[in-house]
Amino acid sequence: MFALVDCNNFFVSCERVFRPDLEGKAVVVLSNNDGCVVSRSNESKAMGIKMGVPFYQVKHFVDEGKLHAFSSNYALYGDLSSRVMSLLADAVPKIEIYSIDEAFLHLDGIDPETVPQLCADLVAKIRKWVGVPVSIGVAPTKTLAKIASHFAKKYKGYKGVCMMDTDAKRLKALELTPIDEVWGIGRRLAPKMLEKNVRTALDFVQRPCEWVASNFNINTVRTWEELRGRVCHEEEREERRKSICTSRSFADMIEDERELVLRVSDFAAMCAQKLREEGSAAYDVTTFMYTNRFRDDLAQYFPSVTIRLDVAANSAQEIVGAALKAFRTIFRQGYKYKKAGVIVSNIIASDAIQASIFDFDDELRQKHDRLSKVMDAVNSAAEASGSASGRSMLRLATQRPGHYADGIRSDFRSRLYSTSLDDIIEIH
DNA sequence: TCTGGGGTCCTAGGACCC
DNA sequence: TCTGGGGTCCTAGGACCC
Repeated sequence: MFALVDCNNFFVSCERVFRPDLEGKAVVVLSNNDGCVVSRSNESKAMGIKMGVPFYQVKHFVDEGKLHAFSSNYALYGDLSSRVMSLLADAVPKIEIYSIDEAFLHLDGIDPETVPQLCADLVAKIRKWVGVPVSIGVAPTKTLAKIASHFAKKYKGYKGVCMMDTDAKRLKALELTPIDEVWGIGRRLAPKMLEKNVRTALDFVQRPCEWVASNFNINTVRTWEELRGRVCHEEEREERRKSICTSRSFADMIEDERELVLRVSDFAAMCAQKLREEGSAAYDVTTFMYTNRFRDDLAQYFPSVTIRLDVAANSAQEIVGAALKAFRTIFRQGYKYKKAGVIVSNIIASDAIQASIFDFDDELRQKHDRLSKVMDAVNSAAEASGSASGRSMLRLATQRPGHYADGIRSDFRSRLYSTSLDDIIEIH
């Protein structure tokens, strides 16, 4: 059996931990630049506010005092997430962290009789110790556990825990689950299903396997198997990410080449830092830029180019150098850029870096590595001391002065309640 | 006026090889 | 005029997830 633990309305719930006065009120959390709604309390869902709507379309609710909006505060959410995950990890032999607000628990080796109490205890403990409400679904496969967790969240009677431990319960749940709510059936496949008269998960599992295979692909067949109780999604994902992307939309459009160089340098340096944090190095560095796709009246340009390094790298100097080299080949004057980013891919473990026989700069690379270690040590000490600019206190001269978040709109940002010493002291 | 950011996997088709 | 068969690897695009 698997359990899926899902934090309810996670970002909103994190904000409410420090603003208990907002319990029971309509609250939303916004994406970067205060662009879109990305988390909603039950009350704001009930008002008809949809996931992903542009904030300006619902801002009038805020002005009318009917809605409370927060800019996103990822330092806060990341910190509370790791607290939730550590409580889960203490409770069972094996967990798989699936996203910032979800984890699968492997329940093999745990007496099935004790599982309902174990889950109920976890719900209570996480609520009491971290302050966040969670729902838990238990079922024979991960796809079914997802469905069970929806029930746990939707119906108060479950008190946060839904056990799908008999075939009768499984079939009942499938009958009540619209096909578009199934994990693995997305916005493209759902209309295709409806076209073929498949409205619920039960309709779907009643079709023959051959029908699924000939109309859809292997992933959809796996979903079908999982809904019937056969495990297809068992193994954990690999530890090492296969690509790392750092990108941002700008509060205003940028035309100036020098200004874009500073942004791209920042993004590349952040990618390099993330690589070093997980002991990785990358061969490929991609730089991309977007003009504003919502502005039909402006010329559009979405270039992207990838540079392959001879030797996999993770130092800021090398990643930034490659990103800027890529940038120079695609930058064109005369466009108004709204977004840019850097992707590093073709990733290996940094202790497995192979020297190239054409590499005449080995000594230079070793210097870069030593300098990176010093920069990381200084920056992490600065961050630990609670400095807001800690992570970027030491940086390359091509990067922007100031804070990483400068130039990103966040008018409704909460405090760094749990991670910044300055904020903690001030709040107290 | 204002519209996010970060990932994974599969597949079809082309390049290339024998 | 005639023009095989089979394999691998890579990439871009499309689907999915949070």
